[in-house]
Amino acid sequence: MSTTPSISKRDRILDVAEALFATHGFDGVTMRQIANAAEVDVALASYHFGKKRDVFDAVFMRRADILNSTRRDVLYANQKAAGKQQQSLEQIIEAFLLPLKLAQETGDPGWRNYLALLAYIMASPVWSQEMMPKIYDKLVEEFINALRSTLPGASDENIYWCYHYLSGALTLTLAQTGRIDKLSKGKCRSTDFDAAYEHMIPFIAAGFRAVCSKQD
Amino acid sequence: MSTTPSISKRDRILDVAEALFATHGFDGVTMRQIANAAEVDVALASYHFGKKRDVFDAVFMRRADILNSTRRDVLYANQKAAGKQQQSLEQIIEAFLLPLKLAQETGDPGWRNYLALLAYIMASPVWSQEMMPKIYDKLVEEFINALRSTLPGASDENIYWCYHYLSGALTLTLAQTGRIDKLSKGKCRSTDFDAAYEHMIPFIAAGFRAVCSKQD
DNA sequence: AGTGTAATTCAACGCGCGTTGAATACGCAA
DNA sequence: TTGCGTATTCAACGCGCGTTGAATTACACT
Repeated sequence: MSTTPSISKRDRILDVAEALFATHGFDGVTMRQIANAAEVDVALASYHFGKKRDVFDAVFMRRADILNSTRRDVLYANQKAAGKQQQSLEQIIEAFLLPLKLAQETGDPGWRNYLALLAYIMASPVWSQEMMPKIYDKLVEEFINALRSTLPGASDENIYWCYHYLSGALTLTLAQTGRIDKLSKGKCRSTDFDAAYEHMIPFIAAGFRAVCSKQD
Repeated sequence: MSTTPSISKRDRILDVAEALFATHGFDGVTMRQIANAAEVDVALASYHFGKKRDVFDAVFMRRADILNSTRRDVLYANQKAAGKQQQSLEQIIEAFLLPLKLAQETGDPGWRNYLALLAYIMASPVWSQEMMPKIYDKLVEEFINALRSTLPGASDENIYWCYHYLSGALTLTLAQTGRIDKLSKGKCRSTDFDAAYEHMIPFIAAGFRAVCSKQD
């Protein structure tokens, strides 16, 4: 006997759509590809979700709340733990990088696919403007506020540019393009979120301090 | 009388394809959209370039050599100018960020589109692996070597991860998604490559130093 | 003016796309 | 067993896609 699938066809559609959209983008995937990969008739995805675009939205939304509220919980837990004194810059960055930990620890390949999809959305002008405000923008503002508190005197312009670089570094990491594997001849691996996390915290923290403590 | 276009239909196809591919990706653009935007019959793109994929490749290659050799020239000019002493970390990063300057100074909107296309390619697992090694990988290795020289004792693992964050920050900048505009309520603008360049150099340099001077 | 070549358009092909309405299988309560 | 609502498949539609070969135009050169 093999491992029971026990997962509904509906969920299988979401899973394979997640993986396919992450790799090939919205327009690079057809309903028939999704159906074939899920071993399901092509009409079933429409039955459950509606239009192709609705499948994409369903995939996007499925894990958005989990990721968001987990990030928020960690941010505020750190804030509370710090008490009267300021939360450290490193702690804020750690909370922001939490998706890396999340995907690593669950071991669920679905999370890796979802994060790659997020990277696809983040890097695209069209999708970024369309999807991110729905869910993720509010939390970003809370992160910015935390950064403002821990970097007193820093201008908003400096903080937002630094946040932008953080966001870019994270995005390329989530995309798992395999490029660093090839360039480094295997010394670093795109899928090694632990290493990405560990190196990223001191890198980004130092960048913030260098830019945000400048006087001019 | 208006400004003479003087630009061939062939070049107009490349220009609009550049803009469309950068915004919507390879699969998000049809030959007919390209033809319409270029005010040209749909068969003309095939006549000049062949398949749709060949149009994409032609767009990619058109500016690749210019960008690459300019970057290389600046890198080695700095190296020569430094003479016996090491080139500074900041100088190496400046050379790497040169596309930002290039696009800013020419004022040619084509360059901005090309860089956005590069961002699209960089962030996609499929396209990144397929296109980047053709042209850009060799120069990256030269940059890594320069970084090795200026960061003696740093492990390759640390250097490649730092390069990866640099690459990510640059990629998201080139993508010009407009997201930072909205988040910062207009205090920062995606299209302001000058500001992106100025903030990025100290940010990335500090990150490199923090990670690559660690002992462990 | 005439000719040859390159550039461009015209017309059409076959295919795969997203979507839909009707038909069928399934699970379960009565 | 029957009935019923949900899940799933079947069959098909019209459309837009990439591509192509033939027809037409533009143009350089004699």
